[in-house]
Amino acid sequence: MSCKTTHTDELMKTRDKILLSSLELFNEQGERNVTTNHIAAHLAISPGNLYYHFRNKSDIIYEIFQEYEKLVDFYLDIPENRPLTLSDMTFYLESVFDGLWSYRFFHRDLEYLLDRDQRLRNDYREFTNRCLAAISRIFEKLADGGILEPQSEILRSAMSLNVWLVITNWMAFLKTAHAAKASASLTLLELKQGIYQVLTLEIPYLTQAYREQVMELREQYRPTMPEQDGGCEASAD
Amino acid sequence: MSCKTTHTDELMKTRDKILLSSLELFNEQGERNVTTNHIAAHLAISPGNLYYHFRNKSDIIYEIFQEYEKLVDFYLDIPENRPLTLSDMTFYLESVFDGLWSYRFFHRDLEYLLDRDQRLRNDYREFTNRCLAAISRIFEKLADGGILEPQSEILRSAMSLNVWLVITNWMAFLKTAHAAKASASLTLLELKQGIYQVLTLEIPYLTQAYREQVMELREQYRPTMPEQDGGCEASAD
DNA sequence: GTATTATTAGAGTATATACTCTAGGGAGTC
DNA sequence: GACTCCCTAGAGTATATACTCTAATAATAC
Repeated sequence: MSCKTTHTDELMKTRDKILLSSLELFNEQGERNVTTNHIAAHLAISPGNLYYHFRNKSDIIYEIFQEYEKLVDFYLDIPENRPLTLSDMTFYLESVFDGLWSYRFFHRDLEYLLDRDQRLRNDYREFTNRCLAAISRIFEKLADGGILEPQSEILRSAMSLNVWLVITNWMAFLKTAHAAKASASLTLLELKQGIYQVLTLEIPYLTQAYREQVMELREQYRPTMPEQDGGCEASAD
Repeated sequence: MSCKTTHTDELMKTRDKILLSSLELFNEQGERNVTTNHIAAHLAISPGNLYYHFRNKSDIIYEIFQEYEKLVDFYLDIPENRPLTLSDMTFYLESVFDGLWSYRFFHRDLEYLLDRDQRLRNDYREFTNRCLAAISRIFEKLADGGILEPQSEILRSAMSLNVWLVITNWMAFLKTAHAAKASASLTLLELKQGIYQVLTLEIPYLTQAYREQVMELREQYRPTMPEQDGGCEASAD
């Protein structure tokens, strides 16, 4: 849990090594480009060994998803008994993008994965609903905390959905629209510039009292120059 | 089975039939699930014939993308000499979602496709930039038309990006979070509920004069109950 | 007519992928 | 030693996929 190194450890059980390596390879190369044979080779174990621990590739993905789910659910546990502060909001934003980063392969091939695994489809649907509800509650509690103007439930609901869409699509945007090179070179720091975009959504609803503070916070996530990539470039419309 | 007549015509050239059938199959089943052999079989031609007309699968996809690009560029041609009206705005929104629908396979497997075809990656990057610029110009001209409050360029830019993220991710949201079934049953009508989400972004910036009108317009796109399998919807062109 | 070119069929291929099967090693227990 | 249980190796397989090759046919030019 606290071990943040993505390297597999000699002390780990093979089963856990498989999960860890799979996640690592999926994130780096995309699920589509990583076969079970690749995973086994990466760990220097035999395919037979891998299939001793997992019935198939879908099962590996499903378990990884469950970790992801657990992580985000943990982050998005909203306290019921008190309003939210600015640092709560920052925590939620940072955490969500951390989670997105750690399991970034997942949203990339989402539709295909859900088409192939009904369990995953159902679980993911409920996961999304929980996330949307959590975002909505966050808005509500931020209003309680005097940071946002109160909104009608229906507006909050539409807003939450927009926040979700921005969050879950931000990485794809970076990888497709930004770099001229392949998608490997993305960093967590760039990813977190998505927070700038999310806060942009909130601007009109900020209370006078907090507007300036939030705008300053937002500024910290402001995207730097788009093309740092030294490669071939011809921007400037 | 098919409500919209995407059927290939006997009079068409084989090359065009391949493009049309490919698009149809990609949209229905996803690019990943459609092989060149499938395409050939669907058209009742030989693989050799298909490869006589296209060097490889990437070339087919690239040409389809260019059609998509052309279509959207055509729709998003913003008049320079006059402010925009509400019906302009409606047209842009409807058109963009129409385009998204017609080439809906594209955004689904975007990252993989761009990883495999450098031309596509470059073209798509520029395409995105043109779209973002167009959205920004639309906001600007809507302000000229007294519909939106004027915004700073930097805010407009961030707003445009959010609009883009919502638009391009809306379909994935529907397909992954909505239906319990596989993703085939999506309709254009459901897709256009994304307009509701886009208009939600604009709410705070509407002028007093137009607020009510836009809110009414928005209401027309209000999502109905989540699970409504209305079969195939006729597209009101 | 003949020559040339454009198109097509269809069998075939190299490679990859997810997964299976069998044999056996190592550790503990009796 | 023998038995059991967990784990592992590694060869192997059925299927799929993108793509090729050759030869034949249709279209066009001369």
